[in-house]
Amino acid sequence: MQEFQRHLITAALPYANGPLHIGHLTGAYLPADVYVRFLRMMDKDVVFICGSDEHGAAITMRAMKENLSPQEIIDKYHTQFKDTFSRIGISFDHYDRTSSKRHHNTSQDIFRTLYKNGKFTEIESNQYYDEKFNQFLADRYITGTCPKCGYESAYGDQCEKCGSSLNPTDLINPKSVLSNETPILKSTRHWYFPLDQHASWLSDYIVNGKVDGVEHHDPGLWKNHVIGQCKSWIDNGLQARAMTRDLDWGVDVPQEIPGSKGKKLYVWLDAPIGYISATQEWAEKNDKNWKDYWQSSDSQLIHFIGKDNIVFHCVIFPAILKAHGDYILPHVVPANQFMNLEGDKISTSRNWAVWVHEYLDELPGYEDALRYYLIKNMPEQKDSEFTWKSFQEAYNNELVNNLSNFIHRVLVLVHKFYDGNVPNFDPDVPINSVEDSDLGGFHDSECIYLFDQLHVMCDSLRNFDFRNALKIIMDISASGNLLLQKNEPWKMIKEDPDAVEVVMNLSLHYVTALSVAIQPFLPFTSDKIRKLLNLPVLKDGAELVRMLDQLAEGELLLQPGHKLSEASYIFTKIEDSVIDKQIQKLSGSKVQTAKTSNMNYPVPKSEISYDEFMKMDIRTARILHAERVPKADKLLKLELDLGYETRTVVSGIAEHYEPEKIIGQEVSLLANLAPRVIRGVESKGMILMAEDENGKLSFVSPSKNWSVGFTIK
RNA sequence: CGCGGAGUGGAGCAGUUGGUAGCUCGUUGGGCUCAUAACCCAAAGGCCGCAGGUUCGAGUCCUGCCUCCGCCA
Repeated sequence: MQEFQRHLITAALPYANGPLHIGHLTGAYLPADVYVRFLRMMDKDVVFICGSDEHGAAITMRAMKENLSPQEIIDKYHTQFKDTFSRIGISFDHYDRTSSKRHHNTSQDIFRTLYKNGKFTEIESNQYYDEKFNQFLADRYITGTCPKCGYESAYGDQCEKCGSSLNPTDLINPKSVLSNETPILKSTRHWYFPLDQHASWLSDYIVNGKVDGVEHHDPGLWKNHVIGQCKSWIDNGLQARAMTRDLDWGVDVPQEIPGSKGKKLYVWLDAPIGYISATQEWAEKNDKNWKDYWQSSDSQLIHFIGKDNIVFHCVIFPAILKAHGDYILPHVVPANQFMNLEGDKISTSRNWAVWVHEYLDELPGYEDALRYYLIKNMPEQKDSEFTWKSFQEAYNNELVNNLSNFIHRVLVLVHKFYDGNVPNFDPDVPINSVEDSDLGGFHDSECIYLFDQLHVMCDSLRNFDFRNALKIIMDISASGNLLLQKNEPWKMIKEDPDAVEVVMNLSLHYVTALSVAIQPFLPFTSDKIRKLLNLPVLKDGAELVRMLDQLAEGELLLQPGHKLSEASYIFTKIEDSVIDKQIQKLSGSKVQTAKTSNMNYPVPKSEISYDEFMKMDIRTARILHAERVPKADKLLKLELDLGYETRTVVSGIAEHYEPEKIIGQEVSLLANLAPRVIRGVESKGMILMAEDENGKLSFVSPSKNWSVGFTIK
């Protein structure tokens, strides 16, 4: 197999219509991050790319639901994603977004090239159109009765009751989600990518790992379920797929192409191109050439994704890249399966998830605990399960009792025996080996054992077997405990101090090796151990490969006489109360979801911190003057008395209150909301209103004659 | 309906080309005391989804069925 000069690693672009949950992390971002950190520590040239996927019908739908603009939605989630990823230690070299100018240009360029080279076919077809909203309807925007099972709320693409896949035209009595009217069929032209013409080489690519008869990658490295799914797709006959849509939120089809007006690129086309545009952005900022990574045959391309994305990354996107002609193809797509939560599948809409940003807020300092559990339980070959109880057990037993405790006892003993200095030792003095072999039992042979373990870990990582690689780490820690147990330095210090020196020096080598080897998995922990050892923290350089060389050469990792820091714990246990609270929170969300489905309550918003709440400056105020805003049915322009100032606020309450009847009304005002010009009037703040299920509004105010300008909290 | 993946001791999982079922956690008994009741040793516990078949021999291959997950946005 060829040795690659560069590695381009991507993680699935998260879709900007909801927060990140543990399933996202364990499915794509953690494996990618571990792999990338590993490559960096093996001194490889690697770039780790990701970004927010910000186009498509689901975003506009979400925007409507939340009464925001699509831009506001994507800004909100893009910011949140970036922050969450950085807090949990996902080490992207560049995190971009598909709404960027560059991305629009790049995806248009690619579309243009494909178009010019005749890679598309133009096809006219009838699609449902909402006359009231003047737009074609995405499949998800159409509901109706399922022709197979009679379920009345089936979507245009699928019936969620019986699971059958549908075309929008299959639905009986179709309705537009937008207007609730019956849509009409209207003819529209789109550009299709004739996937069927690519079936033959795709099959060779997936099954044999060959492209144009030349070996491209080792199919043995691919997971069964990935190859299986692709194969079934190809074998069942590929269909031409529309690469454009009638939408108003997305990348425009290049306007010089006839008939492009109103057409957007299909999200699934523009999203993976996001990998390319993000790499370009990164390259420009870091003085690199992006083509080295995307268009050079000695570069390796790996996509980390969840199983829902397999076909797109392994079949459609490669076909598009190949049709374009300039790009390399993915060398491996280590897709993971799904993670369930407490027995049920994770669901954003049902709020059945552990949201990463909430976890970080509620369990600060436990970043690596989550990383550990999610890697340990990664759905590498089949679906896996997250339960809070087993999270607590795994963390307390394995990280606290085993790893943290091992490191602590080594440091305590070294402080006790040698005042915190790394002991020198006689290499010819034998000790009890951690292995059951007759060999070993000397310092250097024990280090070779360590080397062997790390070697297995590296092999596991290269095979995307992250669970096993992490287990090796824990095995090393357990061996460390065994080393102490078998040699009992606390006893032997009197009888055989020379042997104790060997044991303690060796134990410190275990700790040092762990500080390096654990870095890809638990970067925060690595830093902590390095500090305990009084060694510099790792910089994602070539530290692992250097250490392996040292061990192989029989060099010491720590110099005798080196002074260690004071012993302290790197982990503290998670108490039952913390876990119970999380479990309660989950069951609460289940109850709420059940209620909302019957009663039509607004969807519960995600939890916020006290600090976030305190950012809001809510004050009492009194309406001094009110008048209608011209040409606006809903708006009133209000003058408010805040005691220390008078300000103008525009409020959408004209359908509920007559202006002259609300003079003197006490209200609550969100006073530090960013000012906004509405119908030519600058509104500085927002009046708080209660709203019931029919959209009726009511003032929220303090008791009569309450003084104005004071805070509400 | 179709296709792909999965169904292994209480829980979570390994099981390469078919040859007496392994690991982690939990449970039980013992040891140790440097350490966050941590650490070490040992034991109990499985008709490997169900039913057939191929084979001297199948968790491992074939057929049928059942259940779970995903795909056709």
